[in-house]
Amino acid sequence: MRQTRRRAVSPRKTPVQPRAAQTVEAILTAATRILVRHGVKGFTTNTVAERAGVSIGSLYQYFPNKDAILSELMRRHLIDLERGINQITATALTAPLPVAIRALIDDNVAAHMIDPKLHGVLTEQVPQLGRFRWQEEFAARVSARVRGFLEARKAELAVTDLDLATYLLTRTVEACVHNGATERPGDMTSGRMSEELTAMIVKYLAGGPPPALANETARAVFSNH
Amino acid sequence: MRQTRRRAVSPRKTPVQPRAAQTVEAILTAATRILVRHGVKGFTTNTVAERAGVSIGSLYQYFPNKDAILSELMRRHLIDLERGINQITATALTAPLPVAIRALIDDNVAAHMIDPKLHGVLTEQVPQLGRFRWQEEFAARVSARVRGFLEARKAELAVTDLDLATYLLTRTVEACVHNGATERPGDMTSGRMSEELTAMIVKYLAGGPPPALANETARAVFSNH
Amino acid sequence: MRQTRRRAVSPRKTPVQPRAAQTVEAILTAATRILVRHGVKGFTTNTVAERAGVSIGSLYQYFPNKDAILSELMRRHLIDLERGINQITATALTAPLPVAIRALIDDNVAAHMIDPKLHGVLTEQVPQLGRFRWQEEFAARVSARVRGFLEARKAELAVTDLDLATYLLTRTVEACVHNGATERPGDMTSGRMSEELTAMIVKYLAGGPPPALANETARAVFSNH
Amino acid sequence: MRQTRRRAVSPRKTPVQPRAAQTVEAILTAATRILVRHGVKGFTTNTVAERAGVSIGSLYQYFPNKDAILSELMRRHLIDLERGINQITATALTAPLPVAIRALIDDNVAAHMIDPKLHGVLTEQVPQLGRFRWQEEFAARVSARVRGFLEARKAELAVTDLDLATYLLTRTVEACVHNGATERPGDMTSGRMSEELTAMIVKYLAGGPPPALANETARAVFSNH
DNA sequence: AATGAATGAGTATTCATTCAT
DNA sequence: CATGAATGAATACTCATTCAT
Repeated sequence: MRQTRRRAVSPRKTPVQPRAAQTVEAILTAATRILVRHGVKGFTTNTVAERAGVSIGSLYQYFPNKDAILSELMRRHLIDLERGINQITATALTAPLPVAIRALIDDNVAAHMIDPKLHGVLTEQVPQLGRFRWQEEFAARVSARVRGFLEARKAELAVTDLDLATYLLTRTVEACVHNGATERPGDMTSGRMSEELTAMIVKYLAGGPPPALANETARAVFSNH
Repeated sequence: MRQTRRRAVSPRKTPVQPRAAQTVEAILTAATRILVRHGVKGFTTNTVAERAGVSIGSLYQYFPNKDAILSELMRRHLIDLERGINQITATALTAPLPVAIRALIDDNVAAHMIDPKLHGVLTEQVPQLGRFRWQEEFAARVSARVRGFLEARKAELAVTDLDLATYLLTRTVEACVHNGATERPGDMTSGRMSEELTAMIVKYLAGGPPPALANETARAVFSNH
Repeated sequence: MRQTRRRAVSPRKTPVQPRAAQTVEAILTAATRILVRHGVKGFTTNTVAERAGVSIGSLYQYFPNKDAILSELMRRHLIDLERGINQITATALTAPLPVAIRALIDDNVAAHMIDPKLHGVLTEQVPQLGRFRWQEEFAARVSARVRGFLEARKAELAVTDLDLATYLLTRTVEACVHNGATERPGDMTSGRMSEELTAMIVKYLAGGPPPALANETARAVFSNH
Repeated sequence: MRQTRRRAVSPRKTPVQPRAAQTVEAILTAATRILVRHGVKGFTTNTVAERAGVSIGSLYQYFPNKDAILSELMRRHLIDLERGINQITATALTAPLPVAIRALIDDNVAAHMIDPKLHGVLTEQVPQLGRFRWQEEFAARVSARVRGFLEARKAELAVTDLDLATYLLTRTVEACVHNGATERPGDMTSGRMSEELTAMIVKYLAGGPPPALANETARAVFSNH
């Protein structure tokens, strides 16, 4: 069967021998290269095995199926991302808000500039629908971290709904930085992107009351839907 | 000829008889349903034809290949999106900034709530198959529209780099609204999402100077990379 | 990738295990049988695989596409043909001209009588699918061989234009023998075909001056076009 | 069914009205163009109909199936060829042998130079296996004609087996002229091909006794098979 | 453990032919 | 008679996965 309804995505066997670890590494390296160069379309188990210099049989010794390779790649990628966030939210508890936010964004920018292509493929092409639990768990943990940070600085903030603020903050930074990596590389490397994003976030979180806005008015003026 | 030259995505033949138009519509409807229910992975020409109650031959009479169906779906979807934006940026020239921004966001929210799943599949899964020119052109036109709007209101704005502001604005709104449609449906329907997003954007655009922030300090405090 | 670049016809993978070699042989044998019995029209990859008792996947493991099977069949066939010609043109350098020519023709006759149907299908039906380089190279090498032979015996020949003579010789023998295999099997096996063809060729090459012929007269007498 | 076991190849209906005749002509013209430009592979009923500016339904009104179009094309082509041969064999009864032979060959050359591509496609690609009866009948009639001519001139000939001589003559001329049309166009237009072919044929038919040749010797000297 | 040969359901696409309008 | 929409069997080829060696 080409498609199995339920499939394991965790590595089939944890390599204990060094040779086995090398094989796994070779497979993941090959997988990354293929993903970056040819996208998910060129990502086939046979191709990965061949490029890894490993037989297809060996590949299946360590990965129960194709998705497991992607899952592992994603897992490692997210770990890298998370490390920075954890470190910063811990350290930033005492830093001035703008500094803390800027640090968070800079970290995200830095992470995206390491291998923008891999990140792009992984987030745009891989999660076809069968999202891996790594992603959801990662998102949940990051949200919790950021929310915790905001909570700790609650006194300084103008926003009231911390949940929603966390959501806006994480989504906004991720979207702008992620897309900016390929669409505005200049602003990314120059720091302009970070600067502007920081400004927006900080104003939102700590700025004074928003200019009065007539919600009802808006609905009345425009009647598109 | 077995092999192929350039891949056309424009419809192969324009239906003249009403029966033919029905067939095309049936195909697109079936395509939408399958896309929404099973994602791109379940989207096969044979399945689409079957669900449309049409022979596979008929499908290929109107669409030169599989991608052409996706392309047409995308085209129609983007046309819907763009209509709202154009209308609002035209009308909003005289409205107070918060009202205008809120209208823009509300329109986006409304568009995303029509068929969030279709929108999701179309933007997340389809692009990997090779972006269609519709998308790029659409993005360019939307950016131009929004930028034009900002320019017209320049006097009221605190931001200086209109290009970057446009980028942040469009990306932020799209990301939050798009993801929010499935991740925070409550805040989407209640208007909280619009309200909060509007606050963030308006503060960013029109708010006072950002709280002083020591870029250099940030780099010194955190040393993740 | 769905689309294609250059169509390879060389075997995709060289079998190393004996089992694999058997598979390749089985495929080629089945291909030959189908070609002989049903012509190119009945020659489909699935049919070949089935008759070979091999899965369609295995077929594609060793042949990148359908044409590659035909190409390999052709290659082997031409190798057989060429072997005889090379041997004879080498040996025949000292034999009397009629003997040498007769040998060349007899060899061709023998080659065509092995599997006349396969030869027929291969030369009549296969080329239309796009000639393989084997064929052109083969024809060029054979021409060179024959021309070299004629050159070596130039003193005995009455013809002056060796190029044209080579052309007439090879085409004539090939045409008569090839068609004769199916249209005049009696004359082929009895040796009458060889005898007569030899007579014609030898008279042409070594015979005295051609009976005077009035080219202009011919044109004047007949006015068909 | 794509392939019908038994199929009629004669036109379904003889057009009596001028409009119908125009349609048939348009179809055949389009068929010829497509055949010449794209070979049998590009020759599809839909394409022919489209290029003929006729609906596919109309095409099937006059031709019961695809092969019927090819058959009709072939029939017309052979009629052209035969006309020349008949005329010459009739006139040539009294002309000197070399002149008669030369006329025959020149006629063949002329016929091949009219539309070498069409002739090539028709004879190489079309008769895939399902040969049309036109061809066999044509070949039989031409053979009879040529044989009759030889018989009438029997007194002048050195050959005894007129059947075999006819066979060699027709096959040789056809092969050399047909292939020469594309492979040696220079010799074809200059008349060199005709001249040389005539020399070969005339020597064969009317030349003195062939140089003694030891059939047995040849077999002894070369032992390829 | 490792290898790589074998598998076969699945997928996109073509094209001769029919038939309702 | 003409049209062209509809049909669907057929076909080349892919790729995740298994399993004998």
